[in-house]
Formats: sequence, structure tokens, C-alpha cells
Amino acid sequence: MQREVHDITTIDRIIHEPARLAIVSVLSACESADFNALLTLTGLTKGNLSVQLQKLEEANYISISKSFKGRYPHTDCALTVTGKKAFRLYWQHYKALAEVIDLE
Amino acid sequence: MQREVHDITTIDRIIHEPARLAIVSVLSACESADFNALLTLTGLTKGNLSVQLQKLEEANYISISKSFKGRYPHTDCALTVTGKKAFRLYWQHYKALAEVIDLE
DNA sequence: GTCATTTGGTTTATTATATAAACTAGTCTA
DNA sequence: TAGACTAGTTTATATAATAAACCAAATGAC
Repeated sequence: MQREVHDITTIDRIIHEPARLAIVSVLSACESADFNALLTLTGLTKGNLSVQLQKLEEANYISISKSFKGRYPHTDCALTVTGKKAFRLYWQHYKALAEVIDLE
Repeated sequence: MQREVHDITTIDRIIHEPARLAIVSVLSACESADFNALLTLTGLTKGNLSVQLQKLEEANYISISKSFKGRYPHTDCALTVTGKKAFRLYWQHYKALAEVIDLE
């Protein structure tokens, strides 16, 4: 138990934050999603979504591609390889923990 | 998927924060632990542990009882019924999520 | 045409948070 | 009685999350 509990504090906080976990979860399920899809699927506000996407991009967990769809700007997001790896690792980490704790 | 992903953002943040998750995990396993035990088991700094314990107490998730052991002050912590309930709920929430995401 | 509204966002300001480092108060040791 | 140790708390700083305000362009109603 010792080791595992101690490890909780080393969890990937970029992903752990609920807003970002929601975003990354969606992206892991659909390979690519635009701003509006993420907005409705995650239930975040626009401002928060915008900030969190930037943070995920900074961490190189997602790529953001901006273009125009008709005359409107259009933002598309997808997990990068790094992001997919990090997400997989995060869940491994968390599931391992869940098992340990369930034993008690 | 929609509903579940949206739900991520409603997770219990008192428990979700890694430092506190570590504390609560330890307490769920041993019914009661003192400051030093928590210190080594969680790997937190004293300051951080102190603050997080106060926060958990404010939330009524743990009870803190202060006494003297010999001449030294001694702080003992234990989950309250509310805390146990919250912790159980937290994991239910998280496991449900894990299942949904694993399907993708 | 022009005024209000909507789209698709970003920026800013406020509040909360986590954390280390410094501090308190007292005890033990030599 | 000086120094080191115990058992914490408080404070200061840096990072965060969030809502609300803002912006530019497009569309719709009249």
C-alpha cells in the first residue's frame, strides 16, 4: 500500500484536472472534435474550454488546427501521440490505485 | 458517453485533489492514523499535510483529535461516516467513468 | 441598408489552490 | 544552557480554474 498511496501525488495533473480529463476523454473516443462538439460534450463554458485547450496544446497532448468552414472560423482538436500515451498511462496509474484501495 | 463525460466535471474535488486522495486512501485502510504516519505514507510535506487535513476536517470528511502522547502533542485523524460515504461515491463515480472510456 | 443577434471563439479579472519555507512552541540531550 | 529534535501551524508565493466581458465577423429581421 505504502508505495501506491505515495504515488497518487505524482499523478499527471494536466490530465487529472476534471475539465481536461473530460476533454481528453472525448478526444480519446473520437480522434478529432471541434470546439462546439467539445463544448456540448464536456459541458464546459467557452472561456474555460478555450483555456484548457491551450493548456493541453502547450503540454503537447493535443494539436489544434484552425481553419475556416465556410466563412466561420473553425477549431479542430485531436490527441497527439504524446497525449494518447499520457492518457493511457494516467488510467493505468489510476486503475492500479483503485485495486489497491479496494482491497482494504 | 455524453452524459458520463459531462459528469467528470462534477466529481468531488475535495477528494479528487491528489494530496487529499492520498490521505483519504490511507485513512480508509486503517481507520485512524496520526500526523507522522500520514506524513510518511503520503509523502507530503508537513505544511501541505497540515493544510489538507484542515480542509478535510472543514468538509467534515475526517475528524481530528488532538491530545498529548507523553509530553508531545499528538494529532490523530480518522474518516467520518460522511467521509467514508464520499470516498465510496468518488470511486464509484470514477470506476463508472473508466468503464465508459475503456470501451472506446 | 442598418440594427440586433448569433457564431466562434479569446482575454481579463477574480477567486481558489497547492506548496515550500519560515515560524512557533515545547522537549530532549549532553 | 546551547543545540538539535518533535510536532506541528502560518505565511507567502506561484499556479489554477472559472465566469464574465469582450471581439470580429456573419447572419437575420425589418
